[in-house]
Amino acid sequence: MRRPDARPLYVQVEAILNERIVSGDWKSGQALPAEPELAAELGVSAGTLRRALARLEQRHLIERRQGRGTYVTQQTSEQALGQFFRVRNLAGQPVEPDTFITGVSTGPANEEEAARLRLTPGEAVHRIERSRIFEGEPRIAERITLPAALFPNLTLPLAPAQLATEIYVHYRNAHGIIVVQSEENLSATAATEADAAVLGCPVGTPLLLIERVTFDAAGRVVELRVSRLDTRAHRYAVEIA
Amino acid sequence: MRRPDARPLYVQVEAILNERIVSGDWKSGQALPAEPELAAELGVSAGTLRRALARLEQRHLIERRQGRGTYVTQQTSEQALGQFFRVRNLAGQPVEPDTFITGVSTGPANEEEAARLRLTPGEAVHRIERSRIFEGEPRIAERITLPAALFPNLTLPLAPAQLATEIYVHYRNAHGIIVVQSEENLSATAATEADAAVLGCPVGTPLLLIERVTFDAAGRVVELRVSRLDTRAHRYAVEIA
DNA sequence: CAGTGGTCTAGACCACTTT
DNA sequence: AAGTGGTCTAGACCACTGA
Repeated sequence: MRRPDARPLYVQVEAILNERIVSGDWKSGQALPAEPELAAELGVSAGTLRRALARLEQRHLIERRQGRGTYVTQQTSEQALGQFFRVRNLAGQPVEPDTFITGVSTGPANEEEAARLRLTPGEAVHRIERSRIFEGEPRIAERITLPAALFPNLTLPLAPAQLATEIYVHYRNAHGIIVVQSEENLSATAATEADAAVLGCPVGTPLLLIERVTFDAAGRVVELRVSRLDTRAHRYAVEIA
Repeated sequence: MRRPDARPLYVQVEAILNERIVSGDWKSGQALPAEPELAAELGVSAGTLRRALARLEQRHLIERRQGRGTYVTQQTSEQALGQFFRVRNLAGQPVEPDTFITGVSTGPANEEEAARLRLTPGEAVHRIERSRIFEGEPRIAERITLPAALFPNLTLPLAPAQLATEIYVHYRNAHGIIVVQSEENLSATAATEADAAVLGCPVGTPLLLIERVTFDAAGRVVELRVSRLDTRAHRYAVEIA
């Protein structure tokens, strides 16, 4: 098994299991076969299988519990919130956002969008405009850009209610896209008139500008998100380990 | 060995090796004993030792190279730069900062500093004011606050030249403090007159405000750093995995 | 070539969960 | 009690480095 593929066996096994999850072979929340069974099926030792499973767990694709079993991670609101939503109030506590869709449209990608999403310019994208409310006050104005090819049935149903909660949960449930990683560029900017109208702040208020590109378990670029966060009463938390 | 300490053996071994590095038993850049020798000395199997070493490597406390050996990580400028310095230019490339010390003082910690550094209010701290220059332009104004108890010989030599480069390298070389983790709160703020003077920007320019608390390998709070980044030509990069 | 870390295996035993 | 994942061991073999 090792000759044609130079990668270590445990990496190959990880890739096989990753593929089974991504392809929907094993569904969200479903239990994987027990370790001895899986190891036998794949023709590797228990140790090698466990090493592959440990890597999948580190990427949050599976969850393992002693005595219970191994399960494909359910992309619940809480899980996505804890992993990707980093806004805290001034006491350092996570906040629970309410979300309102302010606009949805479809059109050709501009240069910036095409570059970030790795599309050819002009390819179709969906755009979602949202505002997010913390503790009664609108604090985030953002635009989400999605490759239309990955979200074929997004425009027609057009269900703002579904998009209002954590959108990564919707991606997973409705489109089978499992979000695992993001890259962000942060900067500061002054609120435009449009920002001021949405956020209820004076024009020129300093805002935290978050430009996020998100990847799924198959390595595809899934989303470009540009958020403007009013930091008068909130902070953006980052850990470096 | 397992009874009195409920943690797994490999965690206990990790703690022992961590302690040897922190205490200066093994110095920066020095090679650890070979695996079979270390395993025998500690009375554990090779597999358990390797698991502990893998965790130390993940925390960047050691570096392992096949055929060469295992070495205590040298906190070089490049290493600290890659791990903790996240400023990029608009092309996404890391920049190399020049640094100028604009002030050093010692005094009692105020409430904010004491809370962040886990000191009792009034305990002595050192304060360093710096500006950092990218591509000829001053882009960061920052104040660093250090517990004086951890940096006893900082004030008397007062060597701006040493503090001008990556300061984490200096911490390690001069004070034996190995930096491994940071927590940050990000927000946006308007440049004050003082900021404008240092950064050469108009008063009111939106700045990225970074409040960072840093921990060392022994789990101590080592530094509070408040940075103001002019993001007109630079970005702050964050990865979520 | 000797010495190092990296991979892979087989098996014993432990700890937890559920029935 | 049965079934699951978690720990620990011993040993064979591979891959890389430097003298």
